Parts: sequence; C-alpha cells; structure tokens
Amino acid sequence: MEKLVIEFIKHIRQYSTLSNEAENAIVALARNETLAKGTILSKEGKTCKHLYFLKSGTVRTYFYQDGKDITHWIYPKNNMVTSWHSYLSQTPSKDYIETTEISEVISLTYTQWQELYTTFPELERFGRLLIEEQMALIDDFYKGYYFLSAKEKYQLLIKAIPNITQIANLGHIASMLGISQETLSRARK
Amino acid sequence: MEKLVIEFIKHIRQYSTLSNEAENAIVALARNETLAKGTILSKEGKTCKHLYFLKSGTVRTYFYQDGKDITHWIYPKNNMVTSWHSYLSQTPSKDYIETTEISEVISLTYTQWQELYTTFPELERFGRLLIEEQMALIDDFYKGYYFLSAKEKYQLLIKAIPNITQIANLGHIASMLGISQETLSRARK
DNA sequence: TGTTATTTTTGACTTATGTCAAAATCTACT
DNA sequence: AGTAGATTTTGACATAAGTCAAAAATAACA
Repeated sequence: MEKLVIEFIKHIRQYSTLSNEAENAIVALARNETLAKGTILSKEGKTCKHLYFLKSGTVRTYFYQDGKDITHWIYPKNNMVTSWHSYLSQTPSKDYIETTEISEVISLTYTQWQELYTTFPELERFGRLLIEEQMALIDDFYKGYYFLSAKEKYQLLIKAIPNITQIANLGHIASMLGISQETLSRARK
Repeated sequence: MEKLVIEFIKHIRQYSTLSNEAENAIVALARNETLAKGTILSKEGKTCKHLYFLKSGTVRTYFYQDGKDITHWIYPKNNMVTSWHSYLSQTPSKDYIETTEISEVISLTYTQWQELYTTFPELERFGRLLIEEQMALIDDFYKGYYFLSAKEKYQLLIKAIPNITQIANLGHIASMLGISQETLSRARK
C-alpha cells in the first residue's frame, strides 16, 4: 500500500523539486485507497474536500442538468482529479465524481494542502504548476469548440484522450462533447 | 504614470501579503502603458510573453477559425489578461489580444515572473491563487454550456459580465457564445 | 450455450439555429 | 443637421443535430 504514495511523490517531482521534509510530510498525510467500480468520491451539494491522484483506473465527473446525467470529463489514470470549482473555492459542488472501474487513488484534503503550501514553497510551486497545466489544457481544448461539427468534436477528444473508447461508453462520451448519443454514433463513421 | 503600478500592487494584495522587497521588485520591473483603441498586444504565431493587468479600458482575445474572427473572451477593466495557453506553456499562440477602447495596462514578462516566483514565495502564492481563480471561473461557466439554448447562453454571459453590452458589440458577443449574430439578436427579446 | 441486460446503431420526423440578403437603426464626423 | 459608415434587426430558407422509438449488436451471467 505504501508503494502507492511513492508513485504520487514521483508525480509531484515532475513539477517541482521536493525536499526530504516535504516528501515525508506528504507520505505522512496522504490517504491511499483502492476503490470498487462505481464508488462516489464527491457529490452534488457537498463541498469537495479532496484532491485525488488517480494511480490506476478511470474516473468520471458528471452533473445533472434538467434531470439528465451529463459527463463533465473522463480522467484516465495518472491524473489529478477533483471537482475544480468546488475544491478551489471550497463551496458546494454541482458535480459528482465516480470511478467507472476499480481504481487506486492517493488523496490529501484542501486544508492539508493549504498548510503544506505555507510550510513548503516547493509544494506551493507544485500547486501552481498543476493548475497552470490544467488551465492551459482547457484553454486549448475548448478554443473554437462550439463552432465544430459533431465529427470534429469527436476527433478533438480522440486527440486529447486517445483511449477514450476503451474507458468510457458512448453515452458518456456524447454528453461530454455536448451532442446526443445518436449523433455521435453516426458521426464516427 | 507611477500611480498605475500602485493599483497593480493593490490588486496583488487582494491575493497575497506582500513584503516591501517584493513590492519594490514589482515596481522596478513593471511596464506601464496607455494604449490606443485597437492596439494588438499579442498575435497568432508569436509566443505571448506578457501577463497584463488591465487597469482601465477593455480587451478582447480572439482567433481565426476558417477565416472567421472568433472572440474568445472579453475582459473588462481590473482583470489579469494574457493568452493563457501560450503564456503558460511559452509556445506560439493561436490568439490575438487587442484593446477595444483606450486602455491602461501594467505588465511583466513570463521570465520576470519566474524569477519573482523563486525569490518571493508570496508572489508564487499570488501566481497560484490567480490561476486557481481563473480555473474555478472557467470550470463553472462552461459546465453544461453546450446543452443550453442560445438564450440561456446569453443569460449566463450577462451574469458573468453584466456590462458586456456596453463594452462589446453583438458580433463579438455572439462568436464568444458560439452562436450566430442573428440568433443572438433574436434571442435577446 | 442460451437467456437477459446493456449498449450501440438505424430510421423517421422535428426543431433550433445557421446562412444569405436586405432593411432599419444607431454613430460619428464634416 | 446631414451624410456616410457601422451595427443591429428582420425575413426567408436550408440544414445539422435533436428526439422518440425500435432493431441490432455486444456483453454479462446463470
């Protein structure tokens, strides 16, 4: 089990150089979990308190709009996952986060991170670079998005998450792209 | 002119406590400019090197898709502005940034910020909080966006930028929302 | 291996929004 | 104030994508 945290440390090291003290602090605080398929990590109305590192498995974030289940994003393994708006502003979430297959996650809470940021500047750097990366991805992905046809949207997603068809079903992918399942089915031919 | 930098310092102070040394460093590096309407701050193909604080005026970011001018976002005064993907990754931009009226901006370069981050932890905190705020805004704004009707999209924008009709014309707003100008014109009645 | 459940595809029809073009309104400058 | 330019609105029509429903394909499981 402890091995999982080491994977997370390795991940952080890709962003910022870690002192031994910072590493020890993270190892001491991090929670390791192996989660069954369908586990809910965060739900609507609750403030998302955790920032997760998904070591293995797949996670889907979704919300309900007019009673319909809309996929927000699908996260393959080795990604940082949370309900960004809720986590960053510590206000109630509109999202659900669920595992769509058996998954291993390492997590710390928002409060723990705030303390780590103050104590270890190199972790504050990690925090900054992490969000910057997410921001750059989003800024790029959605540029001109709504002027694309259903087919072009699908192609863009394939480029962003090549194995998306292996880790998510059509309905989830379609709602993530903002198109109907039927249209997506027709588009990919 | 120097007064402008003070406004920027005030802005930073809303995010992080500044030491005198950090404040002096920013004052020494910051560039103040008053820009005529239509000034291009960054263009397609070039790497966006500056992070701007828009003290007064209005800025529009846009790009070309199939030869059409698509507005990415409109920034009212007192906002931090840059071409996020290009600035954060220091790679060539797809965006243009232009003032749509006479504007005052204070700016530092990406390189300057990297040095400031390393020297002053409180500025690294500012950098982190700034990008976190942007991220939370985007995450919230676009949630379920493409399942909204033209009218609902417009209402969402009004909520995000109440004075948008004063600072941008219909065509710019429409392309920003991903709808045609005609549809927007009909929707807002 | 047969049966049931789930997911994906296909078909028929509807609709919101796009496109092109012209008219109307607003804005700015001499 | 009057003219030219830019912006917004209106009209007519085309079309991509939505919806509802059923069939086909795939996966799950006894």
